[in-house]
Amino acid sequence: MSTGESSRTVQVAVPTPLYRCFDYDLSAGQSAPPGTRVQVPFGRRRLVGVVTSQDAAADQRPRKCVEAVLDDTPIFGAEDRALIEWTARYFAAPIGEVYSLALPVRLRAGQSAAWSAPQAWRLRDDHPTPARLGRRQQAALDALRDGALGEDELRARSGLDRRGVERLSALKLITAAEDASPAAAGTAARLSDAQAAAVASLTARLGQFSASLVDGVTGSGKTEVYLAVAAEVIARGGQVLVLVPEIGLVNSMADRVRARLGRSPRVLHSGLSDGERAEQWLAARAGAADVVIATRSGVFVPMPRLGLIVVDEEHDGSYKQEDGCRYSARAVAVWRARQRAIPIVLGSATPSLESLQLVQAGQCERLVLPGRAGAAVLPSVRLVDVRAHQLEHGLCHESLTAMTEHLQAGGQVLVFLNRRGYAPAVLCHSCGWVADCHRCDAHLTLHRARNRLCCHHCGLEAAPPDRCPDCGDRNFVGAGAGTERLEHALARRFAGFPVLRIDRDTTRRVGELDARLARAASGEARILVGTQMLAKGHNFPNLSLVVIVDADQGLFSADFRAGERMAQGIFQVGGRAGRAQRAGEVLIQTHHPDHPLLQQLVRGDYGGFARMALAERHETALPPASHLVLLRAESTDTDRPLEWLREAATVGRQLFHDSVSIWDPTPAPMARRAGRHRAQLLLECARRAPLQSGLPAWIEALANLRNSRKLRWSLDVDPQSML
DNA sequence: AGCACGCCGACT
DNA sequence: GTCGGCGTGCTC
Ligand SMILES: [Zn+2]
Ligand SMILES: [Zn+2]
Repeated sequence: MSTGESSRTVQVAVPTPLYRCFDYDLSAGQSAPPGTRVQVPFGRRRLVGVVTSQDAAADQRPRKCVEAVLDDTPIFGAEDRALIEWTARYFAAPIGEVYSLALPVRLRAGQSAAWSAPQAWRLRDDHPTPARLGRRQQAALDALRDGALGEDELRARSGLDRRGVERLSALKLITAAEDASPAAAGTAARLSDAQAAAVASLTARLGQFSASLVDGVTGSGKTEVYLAVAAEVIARGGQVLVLVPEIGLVNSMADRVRARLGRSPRVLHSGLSDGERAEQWLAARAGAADVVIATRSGVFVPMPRLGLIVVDEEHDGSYKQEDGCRYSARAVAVWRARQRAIPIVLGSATPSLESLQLVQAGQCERLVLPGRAGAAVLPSVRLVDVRAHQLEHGLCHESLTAMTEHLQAGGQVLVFLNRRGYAPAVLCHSCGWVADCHRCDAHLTLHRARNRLCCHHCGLEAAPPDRCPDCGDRNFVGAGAGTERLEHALARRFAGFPVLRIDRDTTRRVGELDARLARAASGEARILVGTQMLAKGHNFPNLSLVVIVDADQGLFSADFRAGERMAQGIFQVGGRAGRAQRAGEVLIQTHHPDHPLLQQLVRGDYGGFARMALAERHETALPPASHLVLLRAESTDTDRPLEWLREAATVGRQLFHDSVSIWDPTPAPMARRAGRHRAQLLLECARRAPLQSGLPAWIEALANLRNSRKLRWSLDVDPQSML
């Protein structure tokens, strides 16, 4: 420990939920420029932190010393640090936690960042005729037929792991090579006029900041546009970062990149092992990857030659992290592009209202790709009024009739319902008792195949009761329908037409989602039943009818974005109907056929819906016409969250500028969840600056409020879900 | 968040 | 007597 002024003092961001950095002294011989990982004593612990700056300490207080410098050269460059620090400020997150977020687990723990280019392998000239090879081993040998490949490329193409490659070497089938052969030439698809125009427009703007919205349905060729521009960026020596909203889309995007550019991209997602993730991250940072495909947290990966960012399915809510550090990878990506002065391409068939607002304001260029069926235009849409109609396991007669027609004509039918399980409630037919979760304000969902009652909000599972706890009868009925029930009912009703269910329950096992999607895409399955999952980025060429089982969920939600999300879901899933020879049809079952949102959907173009929704947001002063910050609080104590939020509101009214309106605290739409009572407080302002500038002081005041340690609280800047 | 310290009730 | 409940304070 030392005291006094020193030019050898560094400021370190440590992985704790604290908003400031801490000063440490460097010992003689130590060098730790900003961006370097250091091991430091912190209280009674020792932590790995990142040096953020090197100013001489202003105060005289005693300081501890850096115990070890973990990097020879800073692991984060100046641009990376600026991005991380902007994220911490914008989303009001503790600086050390954002640094942690930006690092793969292994490197967070202090593992060496040394990285060397992967070993290259080639076929042995004298390789023996192999006795028996596995499918992957054979794929590896085939991949090497055209020349030497780096181990990363070999593994990506064959599916072998490190030990698999070693075995091929031990079998004397392959041997180390000096260098990988140059990338094979990729195959460029012939571009439509609209695609070529989009590519030309984007290519013309390389090397400076611009935001573009590529607007086109699945199958309209958005990906070819991204990849054509990416090829140009790479040809000029740049790197490309492609963000996708979920793991399930990484592989198909990687396949497209390989086919188009002749080289496998690096990938970053939570499905990788810790070691693999660090390897991919370090390769990207070394500039060894031309293309990186990543999910959310990949937006922070250092890329020294970054020349283009693509955010695919930019409207997708998965880009917002909903726990811990609540940041939006889409927002971070836009800022990163601006900072680096490179183009960012946002792709979607159903753009977020935020993006459309940017287009209207002239800050984002819109490039429309008309698909074969027109850009984001639904085929014939019909509202099915289910009021006063008998529902057969959730489907009414009109829908079933339409299904029969399409199936008999050889079409494929998709039945969309955003509700897993057999029945969303189980009740006693004798006395009306309902099986509720004792930890949440929610009914338990019946999962019939497993014979369990499950709470979808807290994970509670229970065996169905033998007798009604109130009246003792054994007269239970499942109320309402989930995907499991639809699957059963449809398999019965349409015997001879294979039914395939795709939801989280049927795709738990690894590879099961891909296997089911393949059966769906091939047309082998004639009736598809599924949730959200089915709506994300997959193409089903034989689809001719889409049935939306329950459109009412999105109409009267406490979340003002529910309607937007529902419309996006319907356009995403409905837009897939009828791309084949057959004319497509979309049926929407509802109790509210006169609702303006549904009336707008019937007209069949997303643009019309979006204009209406945007106008509504302006009238109600909600995003993107205004900016929000949501303060949530939860506690096992019933009243504490609301009481605490009232104090928070009082403090806020003193702290924030008058233009910030601070609403009254309210219980969350689901007031109790996992045994905790939840409440929230909303701040709204037409301009972002007054909101943003008051946050640091407010956070400090909140932490010092009495009772702050007796409940959990968190701040959500630009909340995506209000529930 | 961790991880201490400190002060009170209830156990071998 | 001390074991442990959690309220409070601090981390360079
Ligand atoms: Zn529950
Ligand atoms: Zn009963």
